[in-house]
Amino acid sequence: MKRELERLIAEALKRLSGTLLPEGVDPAAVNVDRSRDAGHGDFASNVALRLAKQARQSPRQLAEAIVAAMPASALLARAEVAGAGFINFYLAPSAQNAALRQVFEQADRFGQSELAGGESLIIEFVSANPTGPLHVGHGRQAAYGATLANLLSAIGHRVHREFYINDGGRQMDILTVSTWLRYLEACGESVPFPSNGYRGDYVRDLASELYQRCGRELQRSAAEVMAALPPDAPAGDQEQHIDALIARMTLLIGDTRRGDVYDMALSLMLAGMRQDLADFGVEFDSWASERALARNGAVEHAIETLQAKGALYSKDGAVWFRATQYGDDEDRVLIRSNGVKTYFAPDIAYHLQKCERGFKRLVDVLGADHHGYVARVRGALWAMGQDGDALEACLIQFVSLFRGGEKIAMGKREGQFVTLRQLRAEVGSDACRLFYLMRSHDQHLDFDLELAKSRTNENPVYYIQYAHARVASVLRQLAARELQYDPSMAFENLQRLDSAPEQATLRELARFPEIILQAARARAPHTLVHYLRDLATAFHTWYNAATFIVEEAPLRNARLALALGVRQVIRNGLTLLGVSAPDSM
RNA sequence: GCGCCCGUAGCUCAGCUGGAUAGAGCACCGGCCUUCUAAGCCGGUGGUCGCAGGUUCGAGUCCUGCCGGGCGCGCCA
Repeated sequence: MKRELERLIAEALKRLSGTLLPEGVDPAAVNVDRSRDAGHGDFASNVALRLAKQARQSPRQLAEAIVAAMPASALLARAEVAGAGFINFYLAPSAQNAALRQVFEQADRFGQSELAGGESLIIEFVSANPTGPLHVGHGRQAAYGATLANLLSAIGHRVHREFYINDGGRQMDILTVSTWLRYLEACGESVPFPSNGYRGDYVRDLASELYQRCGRELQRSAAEVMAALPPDAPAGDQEQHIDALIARMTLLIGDTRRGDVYDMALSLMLAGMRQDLADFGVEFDSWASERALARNGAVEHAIETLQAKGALYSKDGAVWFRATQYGDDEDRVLIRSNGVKTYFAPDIAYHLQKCERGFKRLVDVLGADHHGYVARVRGALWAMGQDGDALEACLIQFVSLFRGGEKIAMGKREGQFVTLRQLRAEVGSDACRLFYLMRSHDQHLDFDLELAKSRTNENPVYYIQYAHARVASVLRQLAARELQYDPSMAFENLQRLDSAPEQATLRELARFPEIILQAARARAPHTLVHYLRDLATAFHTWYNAATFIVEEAPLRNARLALALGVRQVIRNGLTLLGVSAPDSM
């Protein structure tokens, strides 16, 4: 529709070119948008305001000329000049109804398009360390990533969803030793727990699982474990202390057994996360392992590639990446002087692999605290001969939990955090997802548990679902009165939908495909939430103003068609958001 | 100190590539259930868009500088 109007204007400009207008005006000046309020028609263009200077005419004069030069169109009831020189377009009723016809033709696919042309895209999201359960912050990233993936797919990207498992680093060693120490406690040994260890209850669960599997086979005396260890904080260095504990664990039970504990802890943590995400309606196409990148040579391959391109150098015994030559602020260490690679190395390898796997666009959904990391990975991609601009980071701001106006404190190492599982258990998946997605991702999110839980009119979640349920209810009433919806009669009588609330509802329906496009391109799922609320408002207003099941069959069927269209679009929208669309509430 | 995000109604937030009188929800006040679900609808109160400059026909939106809040700046991950 928008394109058609733009075409009409472009045609008019071509006709005026050489007389009123200079030759070769910039086609980018042609711009049609939906009017913000109905008083300004359905669509509006500011083209005359933009070109007035070039044309040496007043905007209004130019607008009049453009309207006069525009070819006739069946879509258009009229076009008029208003305000400072806007051209307002009023659609013909048939064009207004076209969207409703489309809703039924395309049904579940209404709103989708092929505008991205099948461009392959990988979206990485959540990617939480498997050293603790998913918490409310991960929940936001999960909801955002899953919905963005749905939106990108809806505009025609080939989308691959991936979870990157940070299972290669030292933090997994700390989880392993934490598990073993809790296991020793369960065996009756009295060992002090390191200040740096993971203190959450889930570690005790891992330990008891370990006990189930191994009995006392891995038990060592507290004296053996603690003998001559460097002191823990506050007296000593907590890092040195825990490193020594990790080494001691390996010494006492052997590398193989330590690896078994590691594998058990990892697989249980992953299983828990997988379950949490599945329960939250979040699915991945694949799970990529950091550890595997080191084992299968991908990390070496990346480093060699950088080396071959001359992007590495040695300084102070460490190997550095010349990040400053590729847009970053500082050069970055890749291999420390002790020979251990930084976390940056596998990350580079991982992103290189994404490119080599053939993805044309790499979307990373990250916590806002990772913003500094984007420039260096992009720089590394450039350095390795890849398209660095293919990498795009969506930074998700933090979540603060409130309970009735009171902020809930969270600290991960201390084990005091609200998990995604707890949150879902308390407020339910639908409310969770909608609350997570209601706000722009670059806005801090205040998540009020009491509000999300409330089943009253204070809660925005049910507003949209209620519109859907109301349509279902109307259909039940229809059946109860032994009437049937007649689509062909409905479509012959769509012109009967002429009241203000009906026209408003039709306009909202027609916006849906544009909203999806906009939400996907701006990486802004919250746009869709706001749209659905607007659509629900239009519907509720209409519902209260009119009775659908009237005696007169043509009018009744026309109204039912519109109501069914609303139901379809709400369902499509909620599906993209991962929220259910109930038939009764 | 440097970088990223934010500052809009009492509260929580929208405002699409600058466009017409700045919007919504909640809260507050007043109406609407003998008729399809009142988890709803209608009306009202409420704003110098953090401050100061600049760009232009036009700035909440773009630029510069301040002020305030969050996050990040390691041979940690």
